[in-house]
Amino acid sequence: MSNKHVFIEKLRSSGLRPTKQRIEICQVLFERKKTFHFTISDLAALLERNLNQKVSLATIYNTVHSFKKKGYLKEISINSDKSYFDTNTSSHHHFFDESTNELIDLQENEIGNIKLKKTLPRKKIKSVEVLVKIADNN
Amino acid sequence: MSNKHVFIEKLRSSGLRPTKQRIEICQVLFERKKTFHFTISDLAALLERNLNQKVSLATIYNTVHSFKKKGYLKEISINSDKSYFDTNTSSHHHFFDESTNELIDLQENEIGNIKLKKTLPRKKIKSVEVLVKIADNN
DNA sequence: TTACCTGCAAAGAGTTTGCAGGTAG
DNA sequence: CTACCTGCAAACTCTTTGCAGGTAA
Repeated sequence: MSNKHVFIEKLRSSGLRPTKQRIEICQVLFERKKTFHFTISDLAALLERNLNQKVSLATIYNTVHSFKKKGYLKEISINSDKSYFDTNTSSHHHFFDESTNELIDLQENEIGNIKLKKTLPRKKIKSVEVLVKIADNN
Repeated sequence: MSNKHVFIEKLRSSGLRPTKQRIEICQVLFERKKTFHFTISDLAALLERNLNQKVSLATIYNTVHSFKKKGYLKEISINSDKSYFDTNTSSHHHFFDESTNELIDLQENEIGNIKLKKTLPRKKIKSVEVLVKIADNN
């Protein structure tokens, strides 16, 4: 039923001890069909609901940063209120709904090819990402 | 020598009283040939240098937010450490140089038109912003 | 046993707010 | 005079850090 052993292996092979908290965080983040966008407080709330017990914020921050460093998560720049993370670590685009503060993936085929007509000498392009801000129509 | 009267008129016509602090902020921000990217602390430092005297942070935040609301400034999403503002309020995109932490304007004609093939019901598009992350080639 | 991990609380950074005194109109 | 503005300090939010006790190997 659960992929617990998969996550334990994943953690171990990354040099991270498979603690109860980290395994639970893996399950919340990665046991999903669709990619998942979240803030630290979203994750904290989900963990508390799943475990009926709090995981310390320090541990959540620590684990999320480890996962980001290992390439399992990606941080997204939306605004400066708080950090958003994405379980889809590939280069892709987003809608950000300012009415609900929700992030929505934009698939590669849902946006026309982006043609850059300017380059800078001795610089390489790391990523090209589009952020479409939307809001309620009224 | 100075455009002070222009700024006084600009402030007045926006319903903002032309106080000493606001006029100075206008001069620091808008008396420039090129567009200017800055954080609140950048602006505070410039004001202190120009006036040999501090302008209160509350006043700076208040004024920058008023200017943003009036459409004289634009806020840019780069990272969640702090807010970046831009005196170029036209629709344009950015390079962000990860090696130097520098922001560089990308004019409308330097990037191909962006075709969105997805819309969301009852939502309107507020902005479409491209961020091209670059870094040194080595 | 040893190195690493967790949880708590305190500390930090950036930003916002409340309010008393000051200023533009 | 009145409404608005400024400066200060306190408060707030998100994030990081220090450290004592706990756990994996």
